[in-house]
Amino acid sequence: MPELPEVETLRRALSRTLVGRTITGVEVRLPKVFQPAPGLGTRDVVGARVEAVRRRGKYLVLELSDGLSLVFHLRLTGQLVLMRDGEVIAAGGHPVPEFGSPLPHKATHLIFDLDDGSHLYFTDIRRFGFCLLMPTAEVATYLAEQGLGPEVLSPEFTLETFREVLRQRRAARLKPLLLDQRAIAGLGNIYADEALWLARLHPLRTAGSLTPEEEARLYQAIREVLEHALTYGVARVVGGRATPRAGFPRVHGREGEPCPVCGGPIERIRVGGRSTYFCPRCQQAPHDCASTGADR
DNA sequence: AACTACTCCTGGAGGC
DNA sequence: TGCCTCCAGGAGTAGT
Repeated sequence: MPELPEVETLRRALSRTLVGRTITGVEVRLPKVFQPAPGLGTRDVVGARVEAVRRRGKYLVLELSDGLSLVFHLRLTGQLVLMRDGEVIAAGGHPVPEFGSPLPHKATHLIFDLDDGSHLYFTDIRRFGFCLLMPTAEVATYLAEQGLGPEVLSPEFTLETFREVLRQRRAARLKPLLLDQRAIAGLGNIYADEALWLARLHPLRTAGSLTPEEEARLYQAIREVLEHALTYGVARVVGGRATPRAGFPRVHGREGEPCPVCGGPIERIRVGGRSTYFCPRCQQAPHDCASTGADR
């Protein structure tokens, strides 16, 4: 569930702690996780210095000296932890295994040794995440090939940009649309639900059904939930169950609990194969929506 | 174009 | 206890 706020929080932490460090060793414990471009391998990483940590959507890029970059995607359960002498220096991503617990874990697939004696551990219980090694010059092309939509928290993501996305995908239901990284880059299941709740829009509404006022509300809500998570801490959701901190998340992972606004029970439905949490009172169902218990 | 189903994987929860 | 099924959900792909 690392989504934009989780990856961005991690990026900021690693920018402070990892930049300037030189990699002195690499251990690949699960080969499929480490994918070097043709002609490249772990030997090319040893001796390289970390020069910058960047993010695009949910991708995290460690830019190294020698013109190389490591491109990470944490997918569902990936995490990166920088540790020295058993102490966490920076950590982010999926919170299992718990940050601060001894590493390597049995699901630690990649270990980078640094010149100050610290280690960067890539751990991923479900093994969906990966780390690519490629020339820095090719990173932009690679990311472009992924077809990522506008970066939500960048100046390019204006209300007009968002309206253009909605126009191009008029028939799409809001929930799958928000999850589609080609439409907008960065949202995942948790923050998509949060944004729809905040905008008071039912997840099954279609993009083309929104009034201009609703479009603006959704645009604001998307930005707000992400900025809130970056400011006050990311949501903690494990196995679909939320552990709210400071009342966040408000609806995701909280089936049957009261809506923070109206007090009615939060419902869970499946949309596009994914659990979707919403308040049927605050988020009115579309008229053509066969009952989810949300109308009437 | 948009939908569903399946795939990659493991671990935790609940039923019996 | 132990075996079974279901569920978690980012993203790619195939088929309708």
